[in-house]
Amino acid sequence: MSVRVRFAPSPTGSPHVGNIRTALFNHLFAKHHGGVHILRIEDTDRTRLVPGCEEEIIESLHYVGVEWQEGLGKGGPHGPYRQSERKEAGIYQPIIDQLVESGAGYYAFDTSEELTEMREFQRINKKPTGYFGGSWRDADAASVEKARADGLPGVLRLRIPKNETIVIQDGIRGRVEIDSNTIDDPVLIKNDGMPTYHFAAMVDDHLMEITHVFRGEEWISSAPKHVTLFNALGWAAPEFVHVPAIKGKDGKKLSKRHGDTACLDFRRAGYLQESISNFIALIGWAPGGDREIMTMDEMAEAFSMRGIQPSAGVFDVDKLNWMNGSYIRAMEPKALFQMVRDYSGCDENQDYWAEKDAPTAEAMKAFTAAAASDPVLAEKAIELEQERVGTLPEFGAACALFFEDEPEYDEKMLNKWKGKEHIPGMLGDFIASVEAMETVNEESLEQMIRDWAAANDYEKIGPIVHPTRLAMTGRKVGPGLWQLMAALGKETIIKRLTRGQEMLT
RNA sequence: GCUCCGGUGGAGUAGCGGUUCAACUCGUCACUCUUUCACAGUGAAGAUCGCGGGUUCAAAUCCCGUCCGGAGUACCA
Repeated sequence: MSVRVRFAPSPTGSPHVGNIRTALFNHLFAKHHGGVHILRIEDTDRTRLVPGCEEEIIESLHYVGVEWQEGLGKGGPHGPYRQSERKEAGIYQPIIDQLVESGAGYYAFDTSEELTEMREFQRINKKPTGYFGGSWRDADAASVEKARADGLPGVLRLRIPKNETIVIQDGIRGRVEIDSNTIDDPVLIKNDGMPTYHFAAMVDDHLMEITHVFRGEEWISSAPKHVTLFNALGWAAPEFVHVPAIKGKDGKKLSKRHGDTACLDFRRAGYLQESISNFIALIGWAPGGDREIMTMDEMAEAFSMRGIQPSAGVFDVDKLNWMNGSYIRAMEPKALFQMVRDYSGCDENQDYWAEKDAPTAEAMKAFTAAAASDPVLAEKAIELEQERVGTLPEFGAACALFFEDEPEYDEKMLNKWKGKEHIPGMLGDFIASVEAMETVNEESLEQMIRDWAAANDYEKIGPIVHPTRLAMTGRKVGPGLWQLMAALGKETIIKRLTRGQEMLT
């Protein structure tokens, strides 16, 4: 049988990395087996619905490179793919009838007050909380009829068998056994007629012929309910694959407190698609072997359930930064330039940084302007900074030295070199040499500086290079001096060196 | 409280009865390269595999207990 998997988010907010990682696993698994990946929307809870959320889901999926062949936006033979629409289409009704008829499901008419009271009682008596029968599981037909006739708002519950061992087959953990007496009777259909997850997700998985269900570890506790449902309906259950949670560095479940968690925030923060998907896939999954930097195709090739770790993984931003940097370094300078330009010029990204770190936002704007007025220099700047940058927004500040009219001098460096005797003359000599040069390039510049060093008996080149860099950029670190000067060009060299003479005297 | 799932150097993972089983990546530190930072390269420190019992000729690997962590315990998903 060919593999069919699904990603089925609820439109209750922008998807976070945990959701997206599940989507990624689905995609990788489907691709590995040449199967089909379906996108379905589980919007049965109308009270929690967030408008515009579906777009964010799709955008997030695109960002990390997850593809699907059937479902939302694609159509397919098992539509509609929104559960609210499926309910409207009457898809669930025959199954509800079947459940009631067979006695596998039963109606319960407890009020919410009665239910909280029941739980309160259970709690006080140190009993497991839940609906283990209540007053309706074994109610006689007459009273159920009466309640229905009276128009009482009732729910449909699933009858979990007593004194049985429920076995669930988990793709990662293997066989898990649960005493059925510890499982309460879940609500299948709410009193507003909408199905719950327990009902709709299982029914849809069956109808859509899903073979493997990748879902968060938090579902493992309710898996027995799900296999009971499948059994009651006489259906074969798909294989459940409960993927481990993602924790923050403090070991707590990843949440807003840990910084960015929404998938799209990482795009705004300047992480490349390749590194985000590579990194996220590696939380809780190991491809085997020593490889870590992998393309989507390579990951799909290597993907298997066996490589998924049963324990929760930690989202380590340091490692993400490293990985992102290594993807940046692997890029063609031209493509990188285009990417940085698009990134820096995007309002959404600028707004993101304006709120988080204003100087970064400013630097992005400055770079955008500079790239527009002098794209050749800007591209050169990107190329020279490529080696030392971890994320896209960092290019703004890193490249600023190429465009500033009068760079601000690093105070420490200024104190260190200001007043040193050789500097004004040296800078003067450089100015004269550059003015006399026909072609100003890396070689001629390096030659000039080395010649000067030799002529003035300097063995080490540091006392020459450092103050010159300071004059050229105002900074103590940066790209190689001659590459830098060559990129800046004759006119700027002379201007900055002249200013350097004043500043350093 | 009850149920379930986990626990390998600071972080992510490999190994899942015995042949480097204690390895790989990030991080840290040192050195090399070099005009600086970074990159790259080399090397170092760091885990007796949560703890205690068993099973076995042999356990990180199997079993039991215990501790710690996480998840669930909704007419939310």
